[in-house]
Amino acid sequence: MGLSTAKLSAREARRRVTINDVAEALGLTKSTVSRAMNGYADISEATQLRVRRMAKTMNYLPLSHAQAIKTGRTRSLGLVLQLSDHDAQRPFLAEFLAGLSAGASSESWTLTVAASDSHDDMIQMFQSLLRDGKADGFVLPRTMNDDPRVKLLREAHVPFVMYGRQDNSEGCAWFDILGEDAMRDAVLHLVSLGHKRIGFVNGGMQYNYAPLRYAGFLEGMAQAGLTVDPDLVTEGAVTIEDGKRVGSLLLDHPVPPTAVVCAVDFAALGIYRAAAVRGLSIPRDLSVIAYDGIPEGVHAQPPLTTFAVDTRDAGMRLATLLIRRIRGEDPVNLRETAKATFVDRGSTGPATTRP
Amino acid sequence: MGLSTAKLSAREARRRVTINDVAEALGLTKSTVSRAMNGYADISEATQLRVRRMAKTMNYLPLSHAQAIKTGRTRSLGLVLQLSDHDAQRPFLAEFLAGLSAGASSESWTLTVAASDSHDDMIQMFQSLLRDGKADGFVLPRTMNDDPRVKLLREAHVPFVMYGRQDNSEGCAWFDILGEDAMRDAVLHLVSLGHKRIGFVNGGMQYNYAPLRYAGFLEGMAQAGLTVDPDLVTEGAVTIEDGKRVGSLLLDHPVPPTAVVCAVDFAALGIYRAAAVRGLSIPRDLSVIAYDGIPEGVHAQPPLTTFAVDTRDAGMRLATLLIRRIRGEDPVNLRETAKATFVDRGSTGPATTRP
DNA sequence: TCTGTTGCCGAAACCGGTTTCGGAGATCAG
DNA sequence: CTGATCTCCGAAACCGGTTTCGGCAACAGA
Repeated sequence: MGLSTAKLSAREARRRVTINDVAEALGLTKSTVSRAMNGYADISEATQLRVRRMAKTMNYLPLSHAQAIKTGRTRSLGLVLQLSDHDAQRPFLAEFLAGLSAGASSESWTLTVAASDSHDDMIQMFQSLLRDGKADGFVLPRTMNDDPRVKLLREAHVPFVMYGRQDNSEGCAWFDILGEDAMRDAVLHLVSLGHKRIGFVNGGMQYNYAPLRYAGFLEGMAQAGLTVDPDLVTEGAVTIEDGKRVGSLLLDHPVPPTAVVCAVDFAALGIYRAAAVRGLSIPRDLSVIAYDGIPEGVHAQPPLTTFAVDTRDAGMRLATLLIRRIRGEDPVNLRETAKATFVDRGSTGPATTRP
Repeated sequence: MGLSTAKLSAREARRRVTINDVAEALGLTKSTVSRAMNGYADISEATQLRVRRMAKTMNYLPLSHAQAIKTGRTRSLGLVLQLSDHDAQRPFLAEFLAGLSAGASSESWTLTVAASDSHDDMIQMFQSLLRDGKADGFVLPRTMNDDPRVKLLREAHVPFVMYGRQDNSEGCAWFDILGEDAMRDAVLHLVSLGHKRIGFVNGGMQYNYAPLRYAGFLEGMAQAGLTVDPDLVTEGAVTIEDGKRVGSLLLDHPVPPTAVVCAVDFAALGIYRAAAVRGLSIPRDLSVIAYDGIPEGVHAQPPLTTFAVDTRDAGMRLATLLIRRIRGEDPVNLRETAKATFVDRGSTGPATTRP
């Protein structure tokens, strides 16, 4: 008996502290402790403080899945990756996850990740995560116009936050980088170097960012008093191959551009190849400026001048916004933006005319 | 009252089906249903079948966090990323997550991801995930000799599975790629092209894979009857910069190698640079063969010959192994390996002697 | 002093499962 | 036919929280 008691107390010792332990230590009931922890108005300020302090000293943290059984929420953020999506997000994935994780864990939340390789699969993932209560809301990376995820979550009244913006903003919280400002500044930077004939290589028009970046390009051209040659505006380039293809089109134009603005770094690296094939040297014969800040840009020859995005910060802020959204805040108040950082690495130079 | 009833039934309709619903539909108690679902021996075969069929037709799935309150397990796998780790894993992160997610969801499990940027932070992450019951076990990518994660989880008796192998295998389940076979085959491939003077560029020796790959290199050399020149064996190269540095050492050797085997693709890309600086053409003046199968290898000039790892499959198998481990299987039976796939892209060629 | 609020907390039900315990009925040996 | 054993299931406690409801005490107003 002495043995079994010892064994029991040993187990007791390693047992995690529950709400009952806190209640007992304070001489209160667990219902009072619960309401105090959750800030109910019918618990006096003094008691709330006492409870919170005791909880802290006893190192008590309510078990999320024990709360979930009643509240339905497990303090976890959901992220569904889409593998069919182009590679552009992959270099940032680790940073993005780090940001999300940091933002979540700073509030004692966690991150549930799933991956899907088809559209139907994605819908399934959202639904099963919701069904099992594995996610209280979702982060939607790289949103699109008429995004099916937005449609789904809206109709199901599930909280979400977009990495992107759109006009149809009902119920939408978001964080986004002002890509339009970056594109405008890119143009102005080139103009300051004397360029007048500037091409634009956009990404996939189905994404929310593409029209915005195009608008920014147009704004820059307008501010500089330059006319936009439709021949020099292309779209749908998100990979190196894409970039090489559209780069060829631009460079083979009868009157080729002296500079190119790319909405996506990978496309710019494709432009590099198209230029190399034609014996054009960057930045001597062609200036290239892009957007994203992928690590490969550092290693390119010449290193790519670009507008870098702080993906980790984006993740952190998205996590914070989503938590607030889940807690019931109005999405209208949950919309933030930030600017990309200009990183001048040397792929732009003074305008010259080709022989 | 009619209204409230209607409202109620509307809510009832959208309410998720619980164990009570199943019990009621069968005229059993929920305890019987629970034990039937969990395969208890004191429930007759006939009843077990009846219950399982009814559960399936009613689309009933027990709420993981409701079970967790009693069992302590939430059917979720944990993954703690280490950002301080070198970049080599990043190109594969999406694939890896996809595999883990696929393996987990095929058994109705989920994946909880956290990120840490320091060692202490990592320990914290493990402990808070465990404390909150957000993970029943962990996948440990890129394990090291005397890995602090292994030590921690072993002592805490928490299930884990390693992506890697080690001698001190007590309590260790793992999946790993036979990097030693790849390195051996790499040597033999070069030998078949006439190479005799072959260098080796290893990764960080703190990782479990490094000694193994070195052993494979030695085995290949031995099989070919070649002697290993210690001058041509280097280590600690996991990035492009590392590769360039050690590549310089090798290529500046009085009697430089005609071929180099790299344990890591990134290092090989660094070798490319060191060779380019010296005006050496690959594969004419130098053959390079590596390991990993990173996407950048495809785009390199020339495309990199390598042993590609199916990272997605690795993730899937690790998830499956971990689930079995958590369910109580003996880790000794949970050790699998697979082979890397030789991808001949053209960075190796016949041996020539430099002028 | 009596009544009506108000502030504050305890008691108990509840959430959706799991697990222990005990007992009814069938089977079997004597 | 009786008693013991075995099968199989129901009843109820339990897990760690949340939430509803009611009541006691203090306080206000008269």
